[in-house]
Amino acid sequence: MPQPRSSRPTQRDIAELAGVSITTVSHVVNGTRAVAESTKAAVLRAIEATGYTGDAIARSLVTGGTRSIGMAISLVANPYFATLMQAIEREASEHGYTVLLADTHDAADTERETVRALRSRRVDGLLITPAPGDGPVIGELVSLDVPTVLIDRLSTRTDVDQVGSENIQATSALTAHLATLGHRRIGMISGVPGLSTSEERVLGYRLGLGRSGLTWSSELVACGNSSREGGALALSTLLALPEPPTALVVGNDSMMVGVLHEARRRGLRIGRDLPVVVYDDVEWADLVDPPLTTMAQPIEEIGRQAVRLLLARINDPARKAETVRLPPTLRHRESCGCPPVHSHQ
Amino acid sequence: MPQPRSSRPTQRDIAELAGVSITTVSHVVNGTRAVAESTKAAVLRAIEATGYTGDAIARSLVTGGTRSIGMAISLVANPYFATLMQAIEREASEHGYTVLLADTHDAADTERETVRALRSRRVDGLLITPAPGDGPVIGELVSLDVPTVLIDRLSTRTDVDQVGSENIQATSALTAHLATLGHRRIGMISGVPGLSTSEERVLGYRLGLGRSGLTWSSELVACGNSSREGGALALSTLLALPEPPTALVVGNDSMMVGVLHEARRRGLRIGRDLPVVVYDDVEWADLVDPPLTTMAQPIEEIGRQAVRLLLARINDPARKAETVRLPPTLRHRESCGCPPVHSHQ
DNA sequence: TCCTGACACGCAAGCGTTTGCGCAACGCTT
DNA sequence: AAGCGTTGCGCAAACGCTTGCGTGTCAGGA
Repeated sequence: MPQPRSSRPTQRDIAELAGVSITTVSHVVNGTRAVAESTKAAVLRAIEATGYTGDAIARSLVTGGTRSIGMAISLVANPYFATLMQAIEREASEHGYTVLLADTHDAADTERETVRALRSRRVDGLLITPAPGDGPVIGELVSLDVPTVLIDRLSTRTDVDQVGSENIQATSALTAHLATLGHRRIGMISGVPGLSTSEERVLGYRLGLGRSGLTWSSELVACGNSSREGGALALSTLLALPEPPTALVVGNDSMMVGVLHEARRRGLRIGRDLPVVVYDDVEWADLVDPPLTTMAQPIEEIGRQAVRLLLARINDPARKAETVRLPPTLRHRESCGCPPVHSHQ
Repeated sequence: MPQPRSSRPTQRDIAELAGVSITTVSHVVNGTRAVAESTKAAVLRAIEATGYTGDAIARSLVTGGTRSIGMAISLVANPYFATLMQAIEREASEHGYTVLLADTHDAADTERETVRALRSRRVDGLLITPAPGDGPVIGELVSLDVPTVLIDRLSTRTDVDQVGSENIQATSALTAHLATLGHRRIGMISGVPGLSTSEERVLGYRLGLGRSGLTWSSELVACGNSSREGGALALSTLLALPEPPTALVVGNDSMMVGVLHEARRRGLRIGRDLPVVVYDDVEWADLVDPPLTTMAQPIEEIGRQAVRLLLARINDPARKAETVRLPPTLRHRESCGCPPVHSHQ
């Protein structure tokens, strides 16, 4: 007689079937105490027969933990999001954790809600890319002792774990590269204001200028708002200058797409007419003409480290906060104006 | 005196603070029955004061539902994954659902585990991109009455909800387009065998050939395994033919990347020397030279529909299964060998 | 004055687990 | 024959919530 399969088997069902108490069932499932071989076998048989899976919800209620982590991330804003996510999921699941996904839309109030929702689901910890001007939310998380790690957009506080890539030195290197090529007027297209990444990259740009003996001029940095459209607009702005830049540092890949479009529309040849380097590598960087010189973030590593940090904190809440800065790597191709290098494929 | 904030406030805390029973707290939180204005106000004040969020876990235990759906998806295999995911998350959260993410790695046994894990977390429903040769898993889900919708890779069964894009007619159109350009030997690079999408696209290719009065020849389709490397290899295979194809249909975007690389390596000019069309559009399709003629899947719409179907089934398990096929749209650019069209930007 | 309905609320029984105690049975040692 | 450490297991109390019943109060109709 087929069970009224409408509802899943519970420990009690297994217990009855195996002729033991639910206590015993629990213990064989979790291996929490010695159980006679014969009994264990009977229980396992019953489990097999019914397809019993256990109930994570009920277990969580009593243990307190959920073995799940929440990802409050800005899906829109993160171009390399898929890769990041994949790395995070992999690392988490390898440690037996499930990932709850929620989009912050990069807005402070959605972020609030999102975090609330995740917390009410009792996630053991939170991974989050702080929205611009978020401040209070992460402050609250910290003071509530919610295990949290910030990704990508790092904050200046030192009481929270965070991992992101190094922006200043990297952008400086990008800028300096253009300078060594002889450029004196190097422009920059910067990202959404208020984001630490945007600001650090501008800082890096200025640093690179300084190191190359060039002076900074505010008119040479145009904000592209981290978007395609913004990038295109910013390029126009820069080009409209009485004395336009002769080379460009672009703050992220989305803006680069805009730059590429706008350049084509104007018949401007990247690399020849206008050397460009960009922070962020993309899959197609070497497929366009000319191939793009980029700064590639170690995305996978960022994801992995974020999860590691989070799990470490979950297991030891007293642990002191850590900030991890991973260095991106320069992918030297041709959009900077350098001649083709030999591809090592 | 600060609470021992170690553990979150519960309904009981609120009840005490507001001087009511937990029953009342529950009812004001859920709006499940009339509560005097003054009482309600007191409760709300207490909630505000403590930062009470409710406990989804405990609630789930009693209600049975979790207001969450599981996404068992192949992160690696889905190139447009980020977009899909975003659409799904948005639609789900708009309906008050949270998304649990799990990677199937596109392997049948990981898929099994993944689904088990998700189910033990009591997700209300499952979104899944079936791994090649999965069969049994979705069979089990169906017979267990677990609300499920298949995405992208559709099965032939009619007792399960599914949504994906139309492959046959679309690929046929792509192929026919090359034929109208005068090509008689049109090759195809196909995806991982055993995937419905791969097979349908090959079918569409043959259909397009037939409709154009061309006959099919097995040597003209090379399997590129849906990967970059595979695509490059497949191109080599095809080119090594005694009588190589004069134009190419590529089965997905990853393989196209491989094709582009391999073509460049050989100094082959896509479009001029070898016209190519590809199923799947990519962000950079119009940034390469020549811009790619592609078939763009309505990814957002797929995600939305998938969630809608799933929620519909959750709310009415007796509902009869539905299969949704969304038509992709041709993005006619230049890699097919056609002259530049005027961009409408 | 008594009855009735509407309104406001509380009691307590679960939901499916985990886990601290406790008890029985068994073999050994003295 | 009594005492004792082991081994193997069950009882029952949580965990934080929802919800079917009840109970008490108060206003209005008879």
